[in-house]
Amino acid sequence: MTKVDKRKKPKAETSPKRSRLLPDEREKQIVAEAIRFFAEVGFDGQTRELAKRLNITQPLLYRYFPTKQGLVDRVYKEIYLNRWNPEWQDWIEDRSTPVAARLKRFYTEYYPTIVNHDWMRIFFQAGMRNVGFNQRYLKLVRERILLVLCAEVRHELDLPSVATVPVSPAELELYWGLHGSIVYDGIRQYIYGTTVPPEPVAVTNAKIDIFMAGIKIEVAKLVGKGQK
Amino acid sequence: MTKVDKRKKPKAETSPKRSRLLPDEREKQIVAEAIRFFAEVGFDGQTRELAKRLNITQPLLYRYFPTKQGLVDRVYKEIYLNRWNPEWQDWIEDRSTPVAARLKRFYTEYYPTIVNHDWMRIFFQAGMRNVGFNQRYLKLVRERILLVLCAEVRHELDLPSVATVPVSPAELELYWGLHGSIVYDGIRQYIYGTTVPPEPVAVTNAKIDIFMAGIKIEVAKLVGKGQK
DNA sequence: AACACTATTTATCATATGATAAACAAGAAT
DNA sequence: ATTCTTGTTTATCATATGATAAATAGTGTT
Repeated sequence: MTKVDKRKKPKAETSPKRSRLLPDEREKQIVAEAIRFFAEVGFDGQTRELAKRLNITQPLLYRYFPTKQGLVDRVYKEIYLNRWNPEWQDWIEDRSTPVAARLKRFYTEYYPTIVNHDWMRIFFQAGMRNVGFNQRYLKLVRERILLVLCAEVRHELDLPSVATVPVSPAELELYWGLHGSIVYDGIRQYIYGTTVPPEPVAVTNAKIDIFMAGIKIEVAKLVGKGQK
Repeated sequence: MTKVDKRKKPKAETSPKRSRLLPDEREKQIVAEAIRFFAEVGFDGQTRELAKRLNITQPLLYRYFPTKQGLVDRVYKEIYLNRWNPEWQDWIEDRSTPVAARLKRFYTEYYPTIVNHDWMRIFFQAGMRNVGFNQRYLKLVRERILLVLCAEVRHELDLPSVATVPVSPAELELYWGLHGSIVYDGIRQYIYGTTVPPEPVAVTNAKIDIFMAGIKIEVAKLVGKGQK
């Protein structure tokens, strides 16, 4: 048995291995791919498979993250931070235009922020585990968007202010209904795997119009038509 | 080292083991617990943990199901079949009452059917894997409920029939919006883990009222006010 | 009471998978 | 060119986990 030495010219062989990136760069690369990877296969995806996609070896991941959970946590953070625009609340409160127009402006930017493969699937992966991640995010939506919206609708309709007549859970639920009617699109697309709706902006705007037409009647019922 | 024999009276010990059920009964028991278990921890939950909850040993599962995947498939089936009431479509088509009333009747029964811990979580677990399960279910909702609803709304508003002016994707999306605004409740509760809305029936009915008030305007825009 | 049938358990295997230690090598400093 | 630093790989471990085979025991039959 002659042992042929196959490794005479490691440079000329088909091995573009050992890329040796700067730590910062490599770390970012790992996180970016981890988001896509875990979004696709779930957090039970294997570190070996992730490494393969990155063209690195599996132990290298542990040079950058102490444990797999550490990497997962980093993925959460990346999605959770970096993607909330603090101006959104200001847009809702901007009384220079009607509430409907403000909503359209908001959802035109918000929709693509969250209705996309990675965001949706990571968010639901998080929900299937019992992390407080989702609760924290929904709290943001409730306090910075929906409760603000309640107040603005009351104002626009000349109804009692939220200070006078506090927002009841039932009233708030109606606004969650609006929100749900819009983001449910993303769930259908990226969780259920159905085909995309055409013209998301136009459809979303129509949903907003439907909501605004109906909320006038319903919120008046809930709040009473007392003077402002 | 004295080896004390601890197993003199196996009967009198604390072992209520070996329950020996009839196969049918045991199988049902396994499926029922598997639904709860997989709903809670996901389909990556371990067979040993499931067995522990059932107070049986792990290999016994393999007497009743050939593989873990076989058990998972059974769980899908159990949720998918048994829980769709074929009468729902008839309810939507029942022209003896206004569309709004029909919708309220439908969602009063549909809501608790799907907005519960097991259904919601199993359905989303399925979505995170790439099974056609969800697509099949949504097809049911689209064809048996929403498209029927489109036709009924057209009729009630004296607009051109769906035969004359076909339902456009954009028009259908609005009905998905209604559906989403209602079932989003379940997602918030059981996937995101937020607190439940009070009075789900009243809130759902209000959402239906909002939708019906707004859809009149929007659907007329889309369809045109041509004669019936 | 002895036997047969089979539901259930015990013991075990093979592989998958997160994690670690040591060897290797690319680029900078001398 | 030699040495040093450290990013990267190779080799390996420990445990988890789906699955199987054989032993055990509950229940009905004769």
